[in-house]
Amino acid sequence: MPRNILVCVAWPYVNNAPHLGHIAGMNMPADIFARYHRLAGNNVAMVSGSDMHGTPTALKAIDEGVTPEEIATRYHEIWSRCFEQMGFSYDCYTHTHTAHHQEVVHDIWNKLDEHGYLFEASQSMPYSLTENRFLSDRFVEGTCPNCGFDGARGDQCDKCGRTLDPADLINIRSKRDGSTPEFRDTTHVYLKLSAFQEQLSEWVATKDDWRPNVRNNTLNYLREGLHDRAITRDIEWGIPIPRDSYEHKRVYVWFEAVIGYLSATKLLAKERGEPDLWKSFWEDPAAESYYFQGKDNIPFHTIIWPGILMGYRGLNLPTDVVANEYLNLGATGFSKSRGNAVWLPDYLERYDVDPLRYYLTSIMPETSDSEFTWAGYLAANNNELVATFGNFVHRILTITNRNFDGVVPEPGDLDDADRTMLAACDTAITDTAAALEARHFRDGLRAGMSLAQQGNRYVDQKQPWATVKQDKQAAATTLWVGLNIIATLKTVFAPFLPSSCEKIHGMLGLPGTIAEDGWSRVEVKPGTKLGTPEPLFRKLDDSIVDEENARLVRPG
RNA sequence: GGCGAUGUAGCUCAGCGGUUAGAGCGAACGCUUCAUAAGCGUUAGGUCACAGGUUCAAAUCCCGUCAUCGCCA
Repeated sequence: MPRNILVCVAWPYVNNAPHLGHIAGMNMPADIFARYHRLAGNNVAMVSGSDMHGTPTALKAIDEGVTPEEIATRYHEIWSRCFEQMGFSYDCYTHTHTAHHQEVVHDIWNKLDEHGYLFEASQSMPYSLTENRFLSDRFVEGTCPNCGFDGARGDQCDKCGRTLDPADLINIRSKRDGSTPEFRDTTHVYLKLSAFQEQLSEWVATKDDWRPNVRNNTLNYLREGLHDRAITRDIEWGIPIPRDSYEHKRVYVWFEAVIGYLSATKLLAKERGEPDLWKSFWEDPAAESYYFQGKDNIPFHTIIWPGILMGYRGLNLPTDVVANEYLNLGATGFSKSRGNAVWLPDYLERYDVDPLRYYLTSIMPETSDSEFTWAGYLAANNNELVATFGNFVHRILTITNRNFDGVVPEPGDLDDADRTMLAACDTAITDTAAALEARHFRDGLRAGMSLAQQGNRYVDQKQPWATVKQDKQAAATTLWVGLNIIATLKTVFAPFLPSSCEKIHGMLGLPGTIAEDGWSRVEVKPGTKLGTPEPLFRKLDDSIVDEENARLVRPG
């Protein structure tokens, strides 16, 4: 019985280009997970989109003299293109500045209102007289009343760590232009998050398979008691509010961005011409949903979004919130303040996709922050992908091609070594599946590489290149087993290295597509004509490490 | 300031109460030559962040300290 698996990927905030840190922790694991489940025969909807709204984009637009929509659209297109090139298999990748999304947000808003979870309250906020806008905490600074530091922000002083309110600042001024704001009252709509305290606590208590940081962070929030949160902002860029006298305010980005998971699923249903499709992911109690994102937005997915869903009623809560730590840019010359990073569009211009997918997965920050280094990338490509995996495939195919006219040979009787090897193939299929089901992506990848190593050992021991001269049948058996190892590798690596595995599929002369084979060990049939063997991965020169590091040191 | 996660071989990590602490990569040495000078084997390398404690027994549990990252205030 196929399962319904909703794969939700955090919505990137599009006011800059994507870099490797963005995709390592969420897009990669989500895509591997989605691809695995599709192969396993489950119904998958992998959804996300660009988060278009919010203050940073609005301000950047003012500074560049264009509309916020232009900025957001420009970056949305860049992100979309990169995701496509990376092979991220979204069923729907949309953005938040659409009539459809707005409709879904308003539906949620109205239901929450009906159910009594919204209320109004007013607060006093700094208002810029030069820009005619309210300034959020982060956009005012002044002298800290506690330590006298002059660069204290509206929410806290970086010098002494004291928490502040904008009203506490001495000589408060706009961070934008230095002008002095005045305090004005402003009314906002709040979400009564505190109402869900008990319900959320009970729900989280059942989630004993969540990663420790996700679970503990969430429990900590609940222990401290939930606060009601303002879900509107004084800003013109965003989703309009379905309420009178809120013409100059918009829905708070975080409130509406998480709703994107639902609106994107509904959009997918619409696009596929199956209007009720979304229900099988959101209303079927047996459906599962997995949310992939970085550690910084755990509470939005374990508290706020579930709270919204509880208030709306009738929609599934997250099965798991898979939060990864951060991927940092390693040692050589990295300077965060100068904005140096490995930008995805740059990478894609110069190198292949699968080696990056491989390396990022192998260092995925599952339990702690990890570091991307070009030396590590080079080593992973040359020593693991090329030498162990790619070369195994190539050597078997080449020997077969040369001695058996590129046709899968007929095996003779299998001996213990042959049977052990085939059993190892079955184990690799189940091990990888178990790792991915448990959302242990590095483990899953290792299971695949371990099979390639076993294959190399097996072939070394059997020496088909020698036996073919005296005992052609023995060589035939070995190569048949070898080709079956390749067929298995093609499956277990498919979620990680989709385009390489598609190539292998062709080189093995297998019918149909990888998708049709599913998550099972496909046996190669004697007599099948093989495709032309070609190297799967290209070896990179050591010099790229210095070249790339030099790029990082250069500012901008 | 509070909370959480992380700290184990040169690197990336596994182990999370019980024999001499493991894997992959890297290194050294040897074997091999079908293959993208690829493969295989052997060896070296660790006071398990630091300091206490509980236990017959701790990398593993408890307490404290330090470091890194994140969140909250």
